[in-house]
Amino acid sequence: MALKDYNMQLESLVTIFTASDEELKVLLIKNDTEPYKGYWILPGEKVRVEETIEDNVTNVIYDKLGFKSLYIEQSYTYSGIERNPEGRVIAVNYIGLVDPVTLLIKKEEPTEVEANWFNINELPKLGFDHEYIINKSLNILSNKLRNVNYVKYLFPADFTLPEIEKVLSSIFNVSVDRRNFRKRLLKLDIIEETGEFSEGGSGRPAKLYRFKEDIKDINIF
Amino acid sequence: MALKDYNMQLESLVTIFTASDEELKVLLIKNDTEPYKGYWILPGEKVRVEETIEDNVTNVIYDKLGFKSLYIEQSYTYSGIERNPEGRVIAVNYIGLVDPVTLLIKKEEPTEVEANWFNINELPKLGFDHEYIINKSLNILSNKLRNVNYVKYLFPADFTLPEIEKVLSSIFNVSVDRRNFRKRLLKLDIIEETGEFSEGGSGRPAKLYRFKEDIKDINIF
DNA sequence: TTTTTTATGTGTATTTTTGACAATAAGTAT
DNA sequence: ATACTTATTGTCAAAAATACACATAAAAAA
Repeated sequence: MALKDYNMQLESLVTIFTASDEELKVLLIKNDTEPYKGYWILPGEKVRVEETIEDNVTNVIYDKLGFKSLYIEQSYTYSGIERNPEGRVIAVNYIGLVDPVTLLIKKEEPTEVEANWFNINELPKLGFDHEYIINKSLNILSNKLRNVNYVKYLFPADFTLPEIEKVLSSIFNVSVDRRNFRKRLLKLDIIEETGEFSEGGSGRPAKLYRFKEDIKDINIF
Repeated sequence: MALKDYNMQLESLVTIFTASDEELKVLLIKNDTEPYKGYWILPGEKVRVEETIEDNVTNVIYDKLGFKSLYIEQSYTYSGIERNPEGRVIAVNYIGLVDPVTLLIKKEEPTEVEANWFNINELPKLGFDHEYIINKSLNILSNKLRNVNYVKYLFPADFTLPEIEKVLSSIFNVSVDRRNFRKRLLKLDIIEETGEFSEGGSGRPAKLYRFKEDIKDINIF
């Protein structure tokens, strides 16, 4: 067996989620090279021989996309033979989570890529096998989000209970009783009042909470 | 950037677990090629350009190791630069689960590799980064095993409640009340009596149970 | 400024689930 | 027969989950 029978390329892909307007959204960029030029795709980059995937993903997130802070975790590796028409490229997908406030803190210089947030229920036409990857990522994420330690990453340092309640019941498609949900979350002893209140909306201002340090893994639903 | 800056190799690795003697065990093979010749390592194989990782893993499990039936699931991809001293090799690890009965059903012809089951607490000296990979797999598995759908794969078609109880309390290092454990498992409505009883041991024979079809994801602990 | 609308915060009674607890039953070995 | 080993079974108390309705604070409208 010749050496070239084993040579292939590796790329990183990052499926970044955020929760805003009570919906889960995913970050896509406009592809400006062939193949699939002009299509929306997941951010990512070929991995060079002298770098690890972790380094590569970090580079994509902070340097290329311009994020200041982001939680990431490896999710799944895709090796379909036809997934890239130009050759054999293995994709290692990472899931990223940001909250809508940290989201706005970007690096000063504008990034060169055209990026946009898409509601997971209203995805555009996607290049490569990225629609498949997003759906699989979403599936993996849903399971993780039962754990408060992941939910945490989707919300800003200061949040309100109705916010969490709405996002979670939207993602899991369940309706929970406001009083019971509040009781449950407070019982877990993982959040505390900041003393401040929400501003701006109509209706009674909501208390702001923050997550305590060193939260144990606890399932919400 | 030259093309060769991106060329690398891919290998599959399978961390196969089983539960016997109330302990979790992992399957290792004796490495008969350099580097790390003579060390125990995880089964695996370089992935060829024209095959997917899934195909490759299937091949390793059924053809190379000689298993007849095995549950597998992708767990994590390792890309450390120094993990293989002979070049850049990315490893995609799969977790496999077998029960001690299915385990014995092997292909007729003997496999050419020297394989052995090791208690996860008594691992031999391992080649490459495989000790690290096993520990990480174990960690991932522990989380999965809270779900009965995974526990299922570690037990034969007919099993007894004390068996499950002992293995689980060993893995999770908790002691559960026999009566409450039984009550909990039966309440889940996922197992049913076969009508048969265990044989051989001393003491009262235990009822044999089987898992029902189409079990929902339910956490045990 | 008064009223209406919008959205948040709070308590109690009932049901369900969990957890603690010890005696009996069915085999094997002597 | 008797001792030994292991499996099966039920009850009661505590804790947790659920169902449920009204008061409150602000913005918007009249």
